[in-house]
Amino acid sequence: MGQTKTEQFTKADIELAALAKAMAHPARVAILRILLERRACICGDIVEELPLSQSTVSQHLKELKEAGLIQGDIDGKKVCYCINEQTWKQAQQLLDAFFADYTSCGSSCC
Amino acid sequence: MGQTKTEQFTKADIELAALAKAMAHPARVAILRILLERRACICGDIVEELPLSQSTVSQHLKELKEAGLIQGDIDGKKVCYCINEQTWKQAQQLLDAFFADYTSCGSSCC
DNA sequence: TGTTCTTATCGTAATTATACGATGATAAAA
DNA sequence: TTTTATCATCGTATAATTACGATAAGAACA
Repeated sequence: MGQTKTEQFTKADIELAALAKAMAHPARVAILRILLERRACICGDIVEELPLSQSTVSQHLKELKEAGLIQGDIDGKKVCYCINEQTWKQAQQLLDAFFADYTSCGSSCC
Repeated sequence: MGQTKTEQFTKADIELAALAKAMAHPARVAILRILLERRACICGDIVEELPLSQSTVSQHLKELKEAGLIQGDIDGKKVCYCINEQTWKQAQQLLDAFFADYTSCGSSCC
C-alpha cells in the first residue's frame, strides 16, 4: 500500500498491528474459527469449508502461519493445521491488555 | 486487493475482520494508544505525535471513526477525539470471546 | 469582511492484498 | 515405476491501502 512508514512506530504498536492484520480478512477469521471449533488438527479440508480456491486458501494459511497464530505439520500427504497454543495465548494477552487500558473519561468528555 | 469475496462469509467473521482491519496499521494502533493514555478527549494535536502528514493522519482517524472505535466531536475550530466507550467494550468482548474459545488439543495433536 | 487556524477531502503515485489457474513438489497407493 | 492425491508456489490481473501535497470547508479572531 503505497509507501509504508512502519519502522517509525513503536515495537509494541507494530506487533499489535501485525496481529490485527493477520486477522483482518474474513477468510482468515473463518479459518481460525474452524480450527477452534474442531478442537483438533484438521487436514486441509478447510478448503471445502470456504468459498475460495485451494491456492487462495493456501495463501491465507501461510499468512496465519507467518503471524504465528497457527502451525502446520506434515502428516503423510496431508498437512495438519492447528492453533499455535503459545502464540495464541500471547495474542490474547496482548489484546486483553490493550483493551483493558481504557478508562471512561466520564462527563468531562465530548 | 483484487476481487473481494467478503459477502460470502459469516456476519460474525466479517465483523471481526473489520475490527481487526481497523487496527491493522501501526499508526492507527498508535492513535488508539494516545487516546487511551490521555484518558480524556484530545483535540487534534495527534498529528504532532506521529511521523505522518496531517492529511494521512486524518485518513487514519476517519477509518477508526468508521469502524466505530473512536468518535470526533467539533469544538470550535478544533475537533475533539476520544475512544467510543460502547463500541470499545463491544470490540473487547468480541475479541475476548473469540480468543477464549480455544481449548488445547493436547498430545493428540501435531 | 478578510485573515488565520484547524481539519477534512480530493487527486495521484507507489505498493500491497486478494484471487485464480497453472504448475511443482512430495508422499501414498496402484 | 507410474499414478493419484494433497498442498505449496508461481505468475498475473484487479482492486484496495498508504502516503503526500494541494485545496476546500468551517469557525474564531482582527
